Amino acid sequence: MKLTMREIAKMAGVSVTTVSLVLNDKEARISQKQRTKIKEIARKNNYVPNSSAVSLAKNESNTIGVVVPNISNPFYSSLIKAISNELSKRGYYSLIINSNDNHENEAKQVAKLVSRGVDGILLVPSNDLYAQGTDKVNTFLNSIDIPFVLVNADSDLDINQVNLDSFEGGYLATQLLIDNGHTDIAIVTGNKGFVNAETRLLGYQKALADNGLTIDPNLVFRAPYDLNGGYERIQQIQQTPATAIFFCSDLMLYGAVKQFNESKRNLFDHYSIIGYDDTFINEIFNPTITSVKQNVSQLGSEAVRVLYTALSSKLTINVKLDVTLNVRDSVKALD
Amino acid sequence: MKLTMREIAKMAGVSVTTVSLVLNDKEARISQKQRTKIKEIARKNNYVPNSSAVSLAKNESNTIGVVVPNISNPFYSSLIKAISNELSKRGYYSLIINSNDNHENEAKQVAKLVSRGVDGILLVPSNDLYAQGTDKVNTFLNSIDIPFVLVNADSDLDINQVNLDSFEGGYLATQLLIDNGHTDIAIVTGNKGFVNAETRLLGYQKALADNGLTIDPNLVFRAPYDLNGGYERIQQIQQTPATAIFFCSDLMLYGAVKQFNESKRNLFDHYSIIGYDDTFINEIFNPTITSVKQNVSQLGSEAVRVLYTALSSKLTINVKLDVTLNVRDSVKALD
DNA sequence: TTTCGCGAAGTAAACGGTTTCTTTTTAACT
DNA sequence: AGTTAAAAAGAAACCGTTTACTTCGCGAAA
Repeated sequence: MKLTMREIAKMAGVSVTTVSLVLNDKEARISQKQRTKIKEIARKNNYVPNSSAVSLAKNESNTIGVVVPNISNPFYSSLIKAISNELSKRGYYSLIINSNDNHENEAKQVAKLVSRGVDGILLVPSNDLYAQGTDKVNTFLNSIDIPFVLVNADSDLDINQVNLDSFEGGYLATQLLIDNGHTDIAIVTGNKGFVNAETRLLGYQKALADNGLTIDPNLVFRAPYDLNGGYERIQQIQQTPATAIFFCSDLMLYGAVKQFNESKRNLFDHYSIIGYDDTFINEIFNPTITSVKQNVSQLGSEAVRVLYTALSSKLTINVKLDVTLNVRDSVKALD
Repeated sequence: MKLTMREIAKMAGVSVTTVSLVLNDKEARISQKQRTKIKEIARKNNYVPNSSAVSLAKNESNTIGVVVPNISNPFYSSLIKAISNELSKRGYYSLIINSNDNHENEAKQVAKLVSRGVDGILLVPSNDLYAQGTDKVNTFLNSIDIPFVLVNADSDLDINQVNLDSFEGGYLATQLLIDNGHTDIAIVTGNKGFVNAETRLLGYQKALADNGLTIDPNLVFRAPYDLNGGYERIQQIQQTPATAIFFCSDLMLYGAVKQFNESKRNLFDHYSIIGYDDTFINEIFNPTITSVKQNVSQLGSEAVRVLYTALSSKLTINVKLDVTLNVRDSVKALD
């Protein structure tokens, strides 16, 4: 059924070298006559190279490992889509791995990928890892001894990374709220140490400070970036004088919406709301929800680009991508 | 850096055969003394086998290709999560491929996976393919000459497949609407030929018939399974006497919600609504949305199980999984 | 003492390509 | 016609494992 180069060589009456050279379109020698003849034979028998053999011989696998915390989270799944499309465009396969936001698992999977012989890794680290502190993060990152790029999680290390500007995201969101007259602005950011949680908070604080507003620690809430996180925090926020809430994840925001719905109230009647991630669902709500828009597909393709150059060069690249606000109707001027 | 079996053999003063046998825990021969010695050396230098070489020698890759129409669609991303977790549990890697719901691309990707030497394929086919008719579907499916299982798309062919009971889904949804007193029930199913579109429609028709209701072709609408599909159809549905709408995809439903929101109306005030897929977002809406719930993670793990047995056996398995209704508040009794 | 059997280990041929090096062929120039 | 360089093609080593087959050595049976 499946035929090899040797067989093609036999059919064409040439050596395997010749076949290899032709089929790989190598510049070198080989008359046009042989070229077309061999290609024709290969095409007719629809020859496909055995990629294990190619990998073994060339010592590269044309495969990139992609590790994410949770494939089914809309943010990550969009990112994966962008990454795998870009990778495939460049002739690479993607081995996608779900860490389930658990570092132990994440570490094990990375090790397996390395042993598996992937050419490089795109790592979107778990919050679980980051919550364990910088030291832990650094030792882990330093232990990866093949080309990799850290995606969507700032690191002080001199490594390849591509991030979205979370500080700017926090700043823009807060500024919009302030521009609409709000002064008591609650923020629900990620848990202590969570990826991007501190940076977004910093942006929020800077915006307040720049506008001469006081930073009230009682308005700062933390939760996991998920439905339940928002569901629980919104109950505490109601004890505060906040008139606007900045959720650092749309998912948390939805959780808050749910909590209000359950008691027959409408979250948007009580608060000006801004979310983060610009999930497509935001335009379905009434009112439509304003959210910090991250260019996820750019994040994915940049990550691939950086990894690609890292594969052949030694210098490290650090990219930070701009973030914008998708202004819709959930923020209202305070009267 | 990376050491090979040969080097381990040299260190231990034995042949590579011995090392291979020991490291693979083969029953055969080899004294306990050598066993522990070799294992110790391997562990100390943390030896990892070169998987290309293993693949080449054993003619298997421990890798499964997974082809889906759109990674970022919530239904597919949940499915992928289930699949890749299950696969990883069984020691397989998953090569996930996005066909972008385009058959030409899908076919190319499948061919690449085969040439890549994956052990098997989990194929969630594109609507694009199914829309091209049964003949096209069959020739394509028949052309795949490695073990594979067709996921979430019925086929008459005698091949491995695992599906969700779409007929039952259509039936249950319609019956609920009927039980609530509705007689003019619109359905928005997938475009002609789309995966599962006909079967869900059949379920709908059977439920109407079983209840002695007439089947009004003017209440049957078709659209792609996406936001825009619903957005457009809802405008036509308003010309009909329908009091209830069965959307065969939550995404279409959201599109309809959006259309109503834009004209400051609430879809749920005008219609009893039921969706399909039970997307997590449904419980965030007000009212919460009733939807046909498919056990996606079961679908994924069953698919893997079937493929796994297909890898070592010749008989084909055809699994059909039950579907349930997640009844919430979007269906109201007609008074 | 020779032979047989068996456990323990080694040899070497795959697996299907890539690539370096060497050899043959062709054609161009005295 | 003879020389030579370039063009075309082949031989063989190599990538790191697996595995069928062979060999070795030693104790038990004859």
